[in-house]
Amino acid sequence: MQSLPKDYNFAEIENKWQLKWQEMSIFRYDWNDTQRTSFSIDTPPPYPSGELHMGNVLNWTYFDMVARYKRSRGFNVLFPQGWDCHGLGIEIQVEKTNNIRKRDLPPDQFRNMCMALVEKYIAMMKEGILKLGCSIDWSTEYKTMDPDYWRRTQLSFILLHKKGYMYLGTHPVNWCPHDETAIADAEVDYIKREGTLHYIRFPLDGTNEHLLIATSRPEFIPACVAVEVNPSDERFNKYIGKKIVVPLVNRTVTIIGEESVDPCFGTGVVQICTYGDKEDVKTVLKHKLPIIRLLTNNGQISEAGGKYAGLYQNQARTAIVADLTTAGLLEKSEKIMQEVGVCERCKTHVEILEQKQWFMKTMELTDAVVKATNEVVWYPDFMKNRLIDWAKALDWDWVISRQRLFATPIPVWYCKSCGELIIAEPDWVPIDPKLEGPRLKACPKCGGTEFRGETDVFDTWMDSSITCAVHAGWPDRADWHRLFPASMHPSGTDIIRTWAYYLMVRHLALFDETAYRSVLINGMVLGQDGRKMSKSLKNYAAAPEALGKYGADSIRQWAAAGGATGSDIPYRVQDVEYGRRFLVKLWNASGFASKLLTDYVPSKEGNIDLQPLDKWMLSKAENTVKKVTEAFEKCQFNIAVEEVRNFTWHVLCDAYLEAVKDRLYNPEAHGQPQKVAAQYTIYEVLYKMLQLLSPVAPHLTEEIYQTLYAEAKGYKSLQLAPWPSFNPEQVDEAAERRGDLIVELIGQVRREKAEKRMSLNNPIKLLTIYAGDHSAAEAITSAEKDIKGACKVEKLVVLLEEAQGRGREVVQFAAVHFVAEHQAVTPQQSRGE
RNA sequence: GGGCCGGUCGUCUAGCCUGGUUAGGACGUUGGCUUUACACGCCAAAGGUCGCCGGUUCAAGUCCGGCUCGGCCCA
Repeated sequence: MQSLPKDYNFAEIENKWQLKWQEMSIFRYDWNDTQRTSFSIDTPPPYPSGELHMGNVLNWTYFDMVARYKRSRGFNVLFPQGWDCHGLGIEIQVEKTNNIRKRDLPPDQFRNMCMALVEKYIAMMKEGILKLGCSIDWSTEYKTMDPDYWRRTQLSFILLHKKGYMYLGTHPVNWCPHDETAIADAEVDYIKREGTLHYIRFPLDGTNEHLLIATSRPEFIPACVAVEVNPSDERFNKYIGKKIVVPLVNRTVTIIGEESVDPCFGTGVVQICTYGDKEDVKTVLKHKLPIIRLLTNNGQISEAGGKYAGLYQNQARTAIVADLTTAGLLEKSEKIMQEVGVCERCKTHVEILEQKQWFMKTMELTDAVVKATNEVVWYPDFMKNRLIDWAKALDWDWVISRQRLFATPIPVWYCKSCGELIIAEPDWVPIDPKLEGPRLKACPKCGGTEFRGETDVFDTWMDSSITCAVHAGWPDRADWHRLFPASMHPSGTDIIRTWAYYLMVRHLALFDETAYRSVLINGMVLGQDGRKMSKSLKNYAAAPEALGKYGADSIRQWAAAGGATGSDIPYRVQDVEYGRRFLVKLWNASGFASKLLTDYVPSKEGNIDLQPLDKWMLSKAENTVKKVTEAFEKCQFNIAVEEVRNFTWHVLCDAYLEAVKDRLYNPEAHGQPQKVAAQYTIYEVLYKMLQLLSPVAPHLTEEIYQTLYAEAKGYKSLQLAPWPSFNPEQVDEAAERRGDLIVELIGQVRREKAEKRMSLNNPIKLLTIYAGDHSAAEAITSAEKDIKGACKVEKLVVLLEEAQGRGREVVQFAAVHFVAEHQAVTPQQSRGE
């Protein structure tokens, strides 16, 4: 057996194995292998936003631990990697860095600038993922901005259109006036801010009376189409059906009754505008009210606003409040706290505009989504509520069209003469309708030959919500169902409502099947101070820097053990340092083992004369295998890591290795077979620990495996070795009880020396043990040589009798006491001074 | 206003589903020790009325109800 170098050089080891694993191609999904069961991980393609951050590190460590664990459990694992390139984030950055507006230059040129930026970011993130040591099958790498990926997005749209799930409609949508595009509910954030509630007199038609309405958005008065009160509100319900005059524009509208009006808020009288908020949309639909389109796409007041046309909203608000004051119609204004919807990208107040857009009929799939979600296994379980609650709370179909540039084109055209809609056929894609016409001679309806290509593009989620199928090989492989539904979809607490939801709804619509069978949730990474990590809070940790400083195996331990799966975890350097210290400990223990096992020939247990402590060790190790395996099965990475670390450090190193050292150093006193038994035990137990730790710290465990075990075990990588299966026959409870006593006794004797400030190798002339009963005496006698060796005892006497107050107690085995007659030396002498 | 999650030594975290040992671990603190792997080590110590109140039970950190504080999500 080879021995390990003295120092642990993580940078060298990690780099070496990352390259060698790639050379060995051992992380490829094997399509030719029909023996092993497939396990597909639906790696969420990240949005390339710059360098890898600690949140990515947490996620990818989770994915990779699962991939490696499942592989060693005998699964044929698919661990793909793609990049979700499109989207507003990149467009905004390209505009900022080049100080341009996207509409100022040809779309293709702008697109190319976006692609260049994405490529740069991908390179940065990829470097980080490689350094983390992820066992990704890089032959699967894809980018959603590549036409070959558009093809899939476009095909999915065409198929869903054929199934009746896609439609072009004019509906109110969330609209960002800054980015001038429709956005989905999922892209709207809510923030608290102070607003002003204005109390305005609306004259009752044909009387001198008025009603006082309260509104925080007086600029919408020109779009007021009704006034509503709660029908059970005794103050106002007599007015229901009466007419009321909208001030400034002098339009007469009807007072309607509506139960959703809160009589306690404001004055209990509310104006309905098209559209002030989502509630207005419901009311308008229910009462079939007219629609006044007050805002333009960039947030100015339209022609419908009369004298206010052309003003931006805040200007219009000021003007209208001033005019109301002049007219004596503004009774008062007061500050209130309100929550408003803002665009998650640019934080602009989101408006509701009636727009012609493409939609997917997601609402009718809600029951199916909820049913499928309930059948999925969630880690942790309670997280499924987030998806179910979100799905049930949605009240609009999903707007899938966007008025952007850097995205997958919607493959449709409109006939210039009759307006007929032409949808691309499945074999036309990928296609960009802005650059190419439909592959038809003429319009099937009117025979026209001129077409207008759709300029709108798809929401980015249209790309990323088909990954379960795409990763599996759809639509190109006939056997893609080998990998579909995905075995596991990993998601974060922040993207359940988008990623997990859209995946489910798309795959259900396309294939009538669940998208995934399980979901693994990661929490957010917090700063050292427990607050959300951000550069502005100065609690930001750069992942590449941390990886360079501590190494992947240490960082991965933090990710695995920092907290329970699904919970937010703080990034704490102390945790990473502890991880690194553990690796050093394991390295030293392995180096120690390799030195003591140079003459060891791996052999079968049957030929080994196992001593009580060996049996104790083997049984404890077996129980550790059981616990760690169960933890990995439940994705409880923190428990798995803690179990292996504590066992390796304290049970294997502190207790067992210390106790059998003498046997290994002095076989003449113990016997050669006894030495071999200790060698066998160390060899087997250390190997098990390497395996149990390999999903978490793959590099170091591989290095030790290659040096100490590869030759005998025969696997070209530890990653290819089968996971240690728990063998109940290896568990020997009687041996554990006896071993516990022996270990505790040795510990107590050593502790006594420490307390007496004696050197540990200070000899004990006579150790008298009061065993108290037969079984304890038998246990102690059976390990007599190990005890003498570990405690430097010259003569050991085991008495059956009870101590009756004599000697020192062996804690946890209170009946057992001992008296040690130490050689009379001063501490100085014992140190050899 | 609704939903979900959490409140455990100075700090972070496990245990709670499936009630029952002295509530486990890490970091930090303090003291001791060079011990033929490791001072990035070893041995030990101090430090917790498990957010509050009530209930169930022989027994509650664990189950039930209420309250409170914090986080996230939604309206």
